[in-house]
Amino acid sequence: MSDDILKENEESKPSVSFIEQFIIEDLKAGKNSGRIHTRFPPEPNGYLHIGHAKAICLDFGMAQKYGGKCNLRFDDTNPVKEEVEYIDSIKEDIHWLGFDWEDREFYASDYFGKLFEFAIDLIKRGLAYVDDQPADVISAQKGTPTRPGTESPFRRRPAEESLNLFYRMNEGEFEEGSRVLRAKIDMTSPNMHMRDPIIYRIIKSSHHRTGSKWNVYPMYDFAHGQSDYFEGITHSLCTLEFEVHRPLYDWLVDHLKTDDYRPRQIEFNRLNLNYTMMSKRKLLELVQEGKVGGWDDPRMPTLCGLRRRGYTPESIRRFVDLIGYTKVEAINDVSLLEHAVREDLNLRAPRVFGVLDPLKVIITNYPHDKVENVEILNNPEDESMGTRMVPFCNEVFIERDDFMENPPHKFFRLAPGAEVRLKGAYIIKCESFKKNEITGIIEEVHCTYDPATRSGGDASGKKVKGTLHWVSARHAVDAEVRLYDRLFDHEDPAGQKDDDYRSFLNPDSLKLLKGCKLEPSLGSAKPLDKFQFQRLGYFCVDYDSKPGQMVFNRTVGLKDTWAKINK
RNA sequence: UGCUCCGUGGUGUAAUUGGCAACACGUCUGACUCUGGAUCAGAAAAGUCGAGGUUCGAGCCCUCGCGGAGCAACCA
Repeated sequence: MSDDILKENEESKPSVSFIEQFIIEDLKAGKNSGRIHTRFPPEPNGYLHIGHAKAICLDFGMAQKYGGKCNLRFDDTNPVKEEVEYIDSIKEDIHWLGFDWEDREFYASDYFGKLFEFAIDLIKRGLAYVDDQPADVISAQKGTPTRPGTESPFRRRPAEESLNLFYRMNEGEFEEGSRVLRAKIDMTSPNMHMRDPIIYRIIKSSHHRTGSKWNVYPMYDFAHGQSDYFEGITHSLCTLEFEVHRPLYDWLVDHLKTDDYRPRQIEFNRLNLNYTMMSKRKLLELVQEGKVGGWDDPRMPTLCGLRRRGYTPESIRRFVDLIGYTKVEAINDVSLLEHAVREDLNLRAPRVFGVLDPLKVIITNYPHDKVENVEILNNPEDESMGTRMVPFCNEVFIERDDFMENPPHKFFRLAPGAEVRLKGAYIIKCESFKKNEITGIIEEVHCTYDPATRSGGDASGKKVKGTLHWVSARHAVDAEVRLYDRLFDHEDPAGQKDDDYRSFLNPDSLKLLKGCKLEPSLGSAKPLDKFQFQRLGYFCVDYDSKPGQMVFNRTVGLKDTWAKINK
């Protein structure tokens, strides 16, 4: 750790999070030889969601910023809940977010041997004992947060006896639940976690990495701090709910360590988003019950879901950066997340024409057999993205709600007698329209165009208020478009009584649109390609898309002041 | 009636560690615009949960309240 990095970072940013301040202080004080080493420790029991992104950005981000390293460590101490399926997805999502653990992919299960030895050592030192009581008795003896616990009758069992039993537990001699290993700390501690916590339990299921080698498995508390210690972690960053575990973390590390080095646990606030549910268990239920299409359903807060929705890693990192790290239990506004994607995509997404709800416009004075290619800027924010040619002819589709038979005040779009510009082409005037007498649906709009108003060479001096996007009817590519809205219509779907989050599922969270008309250049777009459909929003190609059967997802709409005026 | 943590515009965060409460999102104006987008300019919005105390001076330190969260899994 060089002073340069410290100095440089101090000057570059006006304020840093309290965690970063701790890190800077530790580095300055030369703690742990002045190095920083973090870890990201997911349990492989589900897919990563945006809450994990917050942790990932901190763990990898701090290491990166201060010249340190960050390990990936799978916290796989409970074989009954964990599956290999999740490991690959977790790795993919971290890489996608833009971070890399290099060759430091570790597993808590790598340390089962060392952990077992440490447990034996504690037993020998009289700091751990085997308890033969069933779970409910142990639980009752723990007391409550307001009443101290009472000691187990097995607490004073000779170390030799505990040792013998612990070995036999691991050999598979005893049933699950019949015995546990407990640390001998303090049954009257005001901190429940210090009341002789269980550190090992018997589990006979096969483990995804160690198979049937072990019959006893360490609890989270008995694995985490020690794993940090084994890996040389200096800053062990985790969420607020582990705050009360810290004394136990420290107790275990203190009894394990043989030198000056020690990892430090620091807690920060978890990411909460309104209208969103972050619980892995409940997200799994949504998947299993078919309430969503899968873990990567574009309405899910999972990283794979957001990716499929069209979110960029940059936008997620930016969002995480905007919300910061504190100790306040904050509920963040989804609109900030949406702002972050818009901000990113605005600079990078090519503009294209797509008509979601087509209405045919016939330009009666335009030659029937003529086709012109008009040149259109791909991105006014970035001229280096160039231009493209878009075919124009006498029949085009416009958006159905861009025409009104009886327009209200301040409607700048097409209406009988009104003039608008077809972006990149000509100004047209609505002369008449065809309406189905029975259904009342407008079937066609008949317009005339003014040849003198061609974009780029308009010498007519005409000014119109409205500019519409359009697609040539003879060249359009057909597509399905999926419009997404928030999955829940309650601000805090998971925070209500019982598990009735299901009743807050938004029935309109997915709108399937078929027969949408897109400009021909979109026919060759690949999954995850991102575009701005001009005047509508940002869209990306879905995995379900095939040549000839394009499928697009709406990532997020554009800000729409007109919609707001009319709400 | 235990322990731990947290209370700053609607939301999320700042405040050079005791010195004029700032920024972003959102909201609302106006300008510009061949996207009712973007951009630009501006406005409204908290006097920092409350009451005391220390101090020339408190969002920051102290005391007592009030409110919220976490902790009683052989989960992580």
